[in-house]
Amino acid sequence: MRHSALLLQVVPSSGEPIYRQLIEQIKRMISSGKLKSEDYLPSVRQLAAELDVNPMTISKAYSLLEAQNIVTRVRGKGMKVMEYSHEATTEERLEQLIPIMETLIHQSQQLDLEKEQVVEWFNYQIEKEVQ
Amino acid sequence: MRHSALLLQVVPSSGEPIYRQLIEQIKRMISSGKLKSEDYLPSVRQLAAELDVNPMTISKAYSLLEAQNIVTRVRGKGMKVMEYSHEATTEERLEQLIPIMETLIHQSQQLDLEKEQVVEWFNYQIEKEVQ
DNA sequence: ATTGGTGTATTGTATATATAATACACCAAT
DNA sequence: ATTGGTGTATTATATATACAATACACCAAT
Repeated sequence: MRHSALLLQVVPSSGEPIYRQLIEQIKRMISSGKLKSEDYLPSVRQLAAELDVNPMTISKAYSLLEAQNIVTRVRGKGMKVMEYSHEATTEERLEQLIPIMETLIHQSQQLDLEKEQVVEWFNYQIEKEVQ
Repeated sequence: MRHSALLLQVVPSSGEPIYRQLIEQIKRMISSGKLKSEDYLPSVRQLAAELDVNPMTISKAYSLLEAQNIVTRVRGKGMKVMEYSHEATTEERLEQLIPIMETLIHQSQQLDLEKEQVVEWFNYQIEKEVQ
């Protein structure tokens, strides 16, 4: 076992296609350095087993990452994170959170919640779940 | 024009099916009281035009809301919010934000961001966008 | 009773997603 | 050279989603 996919998770019922969930998550882990240049992604079969997903669905995600020049296929070895794939700055990583934050804000408005309450609640949730 | 659908928006490219996006948003607006009992939803054709979506997609969302006893079909009038459909307490509405907050937290971990930074950034975003 | 507004049924088409079961080409390691 | 690991191609099936174009049943308002 070369790699644990701890941070990769998939919600099949979410509406968002599995292969797209995977692509986005892997991109995030690369821009943070959790997946470094020269690292290998988990193998297709291993990840398929861990996530209980069809191997071809994993392969599709990997192929699309390769098409975006984010990973390279190394015959006999697996998918390797590209050498020049850059870690993003803190600011760049924060900016990647903007879309989901906008969705969260929009939901809060529909629920007619005060922004102070929402921020406090989010602070509570993140304190509870992290560390 | 009976009703403006200002708070309803749809992202066709998001992967999440349009009819599901609508259902979730309408549920939120009901539990907050932004849509009250006896209110009518925007008409199928009007909302389809506003959101540039096929009318049958709107109708599908409405039918499923009816199947969940959240709205009733009033012949010749439209879809009416059920009488006993309850507004939720502040706490209940905050709890509805948990799933998206968990996704946000998960993304933050993949991006290897400090929770303090994320909370601060979220506070900035919500201050910027609300009011 | 007519008009114009509801939501809905129907039929057809196109596309995307996911799975299943095989089989293959390729290379590392031994 | 064999073994066992890569990713991938193929074919088939099932399901879900969205759109298009009509037509219909029903009711409010006049």
